[in-house]
Amino acid sequence: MKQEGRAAGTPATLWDRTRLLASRDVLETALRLFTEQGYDETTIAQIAREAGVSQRTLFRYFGTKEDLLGGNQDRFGQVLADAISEQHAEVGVWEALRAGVVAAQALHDGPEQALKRFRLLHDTATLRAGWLEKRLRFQEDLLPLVKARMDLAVGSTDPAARAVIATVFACLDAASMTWVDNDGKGDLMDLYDECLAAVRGCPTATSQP
Amino acid sequence: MKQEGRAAGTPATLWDRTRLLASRDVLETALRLFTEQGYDETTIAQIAREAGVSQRTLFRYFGTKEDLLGGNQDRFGQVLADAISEQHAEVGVWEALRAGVVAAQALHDGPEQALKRFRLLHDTATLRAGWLEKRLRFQEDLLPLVKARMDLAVGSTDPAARAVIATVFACLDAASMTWVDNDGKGDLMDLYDECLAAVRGCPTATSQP
DNA sequence: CGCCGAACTGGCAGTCACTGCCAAACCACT
DNA sequence: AGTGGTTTGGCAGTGACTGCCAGTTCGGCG
Repeated sequence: MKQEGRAAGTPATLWDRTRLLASRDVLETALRLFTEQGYDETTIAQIAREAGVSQRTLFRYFGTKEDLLGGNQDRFGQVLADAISEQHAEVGVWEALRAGVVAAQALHDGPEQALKRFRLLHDTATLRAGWLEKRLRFQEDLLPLVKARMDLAVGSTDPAARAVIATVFACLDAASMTWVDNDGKGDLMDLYDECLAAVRGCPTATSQP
Repeated sequence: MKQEGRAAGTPATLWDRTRLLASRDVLETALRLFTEQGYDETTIAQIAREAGVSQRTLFRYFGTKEDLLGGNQDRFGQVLADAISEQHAEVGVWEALRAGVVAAQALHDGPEQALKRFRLLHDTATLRAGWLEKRLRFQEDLLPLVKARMDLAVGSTDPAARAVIATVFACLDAASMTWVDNDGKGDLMDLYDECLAAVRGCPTATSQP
């Protein structure tokens, strides 16, 4: 009796449904404990206990303690890449990348959760490291896309494409740091634009001899 | 821990001399094993055994497995900051930062060792993460220095300073990646200049033949 | 020269994230 | 029910890292 007729998005079997439910529970418990007592001070054993699963199962759901933070971190890279490749060919690199950033930013449930997660990310050394590492992989994935848009051969050794991508992430970094420092005041993309202007734009604010 | 001021430069007590000798041994053994069999495949126990010290002592010398890679990684940040603050006030931010990068680059024993270390760094996920994390701390340390040079209040929430610093590191990153991909061919600073030019468009006085 | 206090070293046990293995529980389909 | 494939939980083990407690070594002092 597989009642498959329902909406395409719903999970197929009951098994997967419980699975999803349990994983959501774990995720919520983890985020709660992390914010309550800090990331490093929270052990896997505690999360497993409070979420009602065994440690072993928890590790089967999420391979890593870091993965307990944001389940959609991997989607970040995917959305980014998709949004960029959807841009028309005439659109410049910087604009295309900006569009990608906007799209990826829309993944957050809301500014509340985003700020909470950002703060955790910025305050915990190990989390920061993990995030940066993941980001580096996204950058590598973006490389062919950007190269194509810059009229560079894919096998080219030109560092320009890498530089552009890295700079975009750098500005996003600077923007989000400032955003967190300001307790989430203002729009993140405005800060991003400001950062990019400071780096490439007309030397108004930056004293350039 | 207590640095006696005896003869400036010469090793103070015999104790510290043996200490230095031993730590150099450990460092060499570690780098050798890392390059021979990979970072993750090398255990602390093995390094300690082959270097002739106990694990406990090894951890007292270097607090972390990562610290066994480049003993002078911490000096990187120091040298960078020093070189920047030594620049004349009229020197622009970008130039000052470039000078810092040049100074920091001189820390490497030679292009051979540098390439070896870079390759290890780029190929090992955990090392990459750690390095990025450390770099982020350097960036934070540089913030007041750069803000001052950009005529920004130290307490200002302007993201421009952060953006500039992050971009410099991003370009250094892109340059070193390309450098490694090219097996160390060419000059790293040339690549850096190329990266910065690609990002900022206007080639300022940074190109120095 | 011998001794004492201070710093260093080594070993042991323990914590924590994470993995492999195996038996028990589970759900789906017949 | 029964069977087969999947999932789960517990257990032991690995590897980085820390605290603790002796044992050793160095430096200076009488």
